[in-house]
Amino acid sequence: MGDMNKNGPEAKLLVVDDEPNIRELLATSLRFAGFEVVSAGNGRDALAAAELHAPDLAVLDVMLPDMDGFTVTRRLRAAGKHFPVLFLTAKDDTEDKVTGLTVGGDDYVTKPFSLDEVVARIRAVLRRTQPQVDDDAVIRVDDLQLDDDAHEVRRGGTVIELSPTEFKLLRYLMLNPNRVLSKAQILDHVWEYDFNGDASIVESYISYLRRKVDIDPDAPALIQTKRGVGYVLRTAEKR
Amino acid sequence: MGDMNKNGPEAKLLVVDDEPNIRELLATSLRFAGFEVVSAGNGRDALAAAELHAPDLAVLDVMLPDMDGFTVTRRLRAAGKHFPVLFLTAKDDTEDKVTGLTVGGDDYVTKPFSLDEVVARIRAVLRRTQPQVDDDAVIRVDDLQLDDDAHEVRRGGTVIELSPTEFKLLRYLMLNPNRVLSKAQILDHVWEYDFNGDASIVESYISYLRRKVDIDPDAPALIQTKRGVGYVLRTAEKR
DNA sequence: CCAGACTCTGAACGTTTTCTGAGTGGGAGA
DNA sequence: TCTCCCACTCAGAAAACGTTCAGAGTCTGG
Repeated sequence: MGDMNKNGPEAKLLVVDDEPNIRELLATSLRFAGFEVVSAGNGRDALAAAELHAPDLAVLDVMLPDMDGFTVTRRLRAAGKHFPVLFLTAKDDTEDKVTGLTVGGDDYVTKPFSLDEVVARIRAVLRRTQPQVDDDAVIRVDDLQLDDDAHEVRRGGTVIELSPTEFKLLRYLMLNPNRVLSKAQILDHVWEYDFNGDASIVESYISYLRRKVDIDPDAPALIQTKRGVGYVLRTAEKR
Repeated sequence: MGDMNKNGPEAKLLVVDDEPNIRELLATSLRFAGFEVVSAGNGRDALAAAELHAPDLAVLDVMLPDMDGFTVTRRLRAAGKHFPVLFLTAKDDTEDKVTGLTVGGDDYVTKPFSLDEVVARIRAVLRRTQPQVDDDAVIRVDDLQLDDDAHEVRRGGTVIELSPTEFKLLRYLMLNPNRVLSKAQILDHVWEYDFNGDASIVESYISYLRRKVDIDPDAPALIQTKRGVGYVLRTAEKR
């Protein structure tokens, strides 16, 4: 969830990962985010799928059974395919391998990732490489605004400093104003997919966020608790 | 329950649960709610039924004799079936297993559930994934309005704070305006199916609701008692 | 290598909610 | 009118829930 589906698909993506769980998780999630998705489980199939479907972007695991992601990319380029690539890398992959990735509009995220982060990165790359679509990477809710490119949050002019997790949490809330989000939903979207702790961590981070976002005790609180259900970001003007 | 049947069935559902009691309870209840229902008792049959009937949504117990719900889902996706899933999980299934259940428009409810909750969740998921039908998740009766997404109730503009059970009770009443509902009916729809207390609890909650909803002593009461029969939500324009 | 920031867990605390039992009130039939 | 029964309300116990804090462990930048 997060964003509503537009009329047509936003863009066509090629998802390549050899672990079926991750592949399906990504495919399902990205489809729901409004993308058209085709997927492959190895480098060979990925090349064939790229030829067949002409995607706008590929989400590509660097660790594949037959050839690594860099080889796949090189062959794609050699075949005249110049769509951008979002690499999936393991966290312990030496950094120098990763540094060369962000040239040419490509980007990467480390496994395990959070689903909303992948969607955000994909949109960011597409925004850079296909600047015709004029969504400006700024989400606004009342006097709150979150700039994805600058990674900056403001409440009525003044900047609010947030930790990475706080930022992602607020981002998810702002993408779904006036809709109650359960702790499970928040966990699934904001936290990394392999997190297997308690959903109560969401309570902690809501608490941290409120301390930074809802400071003024007189103003109506933006972040509200729906006891037994979840949390909502409530706009002032509602219907 | 709830709504009157339209001309055709609202959507086609696949119900999968190995306990025959629960399966039949769900199937009967959902049929009455206007859905077309097919059911299966294990993962294998579920996959076959999905192939044969092409449902719009599946209600899927995560604990099945042959394979768990996640495996079923993954195989469905691999087979190109991308309809949303509403998972049924046991509450004591240490909830960390919940990871990934709410992505892609999917959702879950914990056993034991209340029947109206399941119907509400199904409608919510269908609304999110099939946005062509533009019912906007708001139920209106006179100047009362109940917003399912925001989980918020208003009486003529002002917000009314309700506890979860109060909310579900009012919701059930609003789905059946001008129809007398017996305490047994209310209990069956609003409370969890394993509740084995007295029906007099309905009286208590009606009392709580009135205190919040029918405050104005001059205005005609919305919630009315039919002595010996049950309760009605009575609209102003009606008889 | 150190200091600070960040993430996550567990526990304490206060609050809300759920449910039950008992007393009170009022409607309807005899 | 009287009586019986149903419904209403209140009060209280137990459980569930959410908030916050302190602390342990980890990561990161200087």
